[in-house]
Amino acid sequence: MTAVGDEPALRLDRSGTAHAALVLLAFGPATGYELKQRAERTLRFFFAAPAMSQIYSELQRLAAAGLVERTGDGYALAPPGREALARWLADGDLTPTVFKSHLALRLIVGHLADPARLAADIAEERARAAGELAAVMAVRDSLPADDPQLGWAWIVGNWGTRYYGDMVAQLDQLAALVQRKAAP
Amino acid sequence: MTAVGDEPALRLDRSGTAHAALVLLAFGPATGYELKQRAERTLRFFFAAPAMSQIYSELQRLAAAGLVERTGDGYALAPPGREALARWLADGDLTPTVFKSHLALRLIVGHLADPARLAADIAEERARAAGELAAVMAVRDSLPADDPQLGWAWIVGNWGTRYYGDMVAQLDQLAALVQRKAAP
DNA sequence: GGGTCCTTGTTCCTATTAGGAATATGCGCG
DNA sequence: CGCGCATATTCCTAATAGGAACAAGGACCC
Repeated sequence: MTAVGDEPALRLDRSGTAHAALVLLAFGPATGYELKQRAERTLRFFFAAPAMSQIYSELQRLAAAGLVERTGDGYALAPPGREALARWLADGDLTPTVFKSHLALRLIVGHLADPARLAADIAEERARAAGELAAVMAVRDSLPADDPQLGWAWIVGNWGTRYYGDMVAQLDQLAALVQRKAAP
Repeated sequence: MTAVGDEPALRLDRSGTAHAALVLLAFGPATGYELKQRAERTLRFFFAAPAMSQIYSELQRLAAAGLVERTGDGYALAPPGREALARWLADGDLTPTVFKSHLALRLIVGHLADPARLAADIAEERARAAGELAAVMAVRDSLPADDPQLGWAWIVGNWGTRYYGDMVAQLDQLAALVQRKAAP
């Protein structure tokens, strides 16, 4: 990438993808592809899945920085990576949550839109949320709640179950309000 | 930007910032700065505010494409922009919502973290959510619920109030579970 | 026994986005 | 006058999204 000695310090601190990769590798070594699958199954509910391609370049960056190491066919967390992860957990700023709803963007200018179309948009979003709810619930229920390690994943899955459940309820309420507004 | 005749077709379809700018301009002309303020006051709850600088370059791109026009000191939606907005509302795909929680990322590897620090992270997130709740509720309550135009903004504000309210409740539940896990 | 499709696995490219530093300008206030 | 603050904009760099392209190997179907 760059010559040894002038790497740009690897701004690990502000790279969501780097943290996501380290977290995923904390569950064991994997190839880039497997990592992507892992993210797709679990992380995507809480942390918009990094683009497939990004994983690979991120792994290379992390490998160049010595945080991960190649193991035969894949990558594994190296001791400095484990430390970096621990440091991030202990000292790192908590980056604010990002929520970005294109549905909300549309609703704000609802007066410019066809009410039926808005209803369909809400229905689409509700279907998506319901799908995520089912998926995250299945993940949670496949996890051992009392396991010292995976128990944490269970807790997150439980949060996700509630988050997407609440989201479905919110969208139902939204649909009702919009219907009332559109056809009084 | 590029010579007339070979602009890259302005991928309006997949630029969140462009849509956000058009939506904000739908409420009246503004300078880039005012637009940023507008976003900061209202849009940021549902649509992670585009970086300040982006607004300006986005406005220039939109102006180059003829969707907005300069008016004295600021910008206003031009007729083609109004049409583009209407087309987006009528035909555009609904881009999926993105939710990205660094807190969840940390919790997943909770076994590597200090329980007290995790509790503090949850508290920080709760405080943020509570702040957003108060802010979005204030915005909602400042809006006329029955206005044909601003009523839509009220609906979105109402959704936001419920969303952040639910989020606070979720984080409280999360805190309880984490406490139970950390100190059984 | 070859053809085609699916999965695994990776690389590469471009446009978009985040985030902040730097640069002005005008206005109030002690 | 000089200091700080809000307004207003530009510019730069790194990070991210999102695919297209490439390639190897196995499954299945005729």
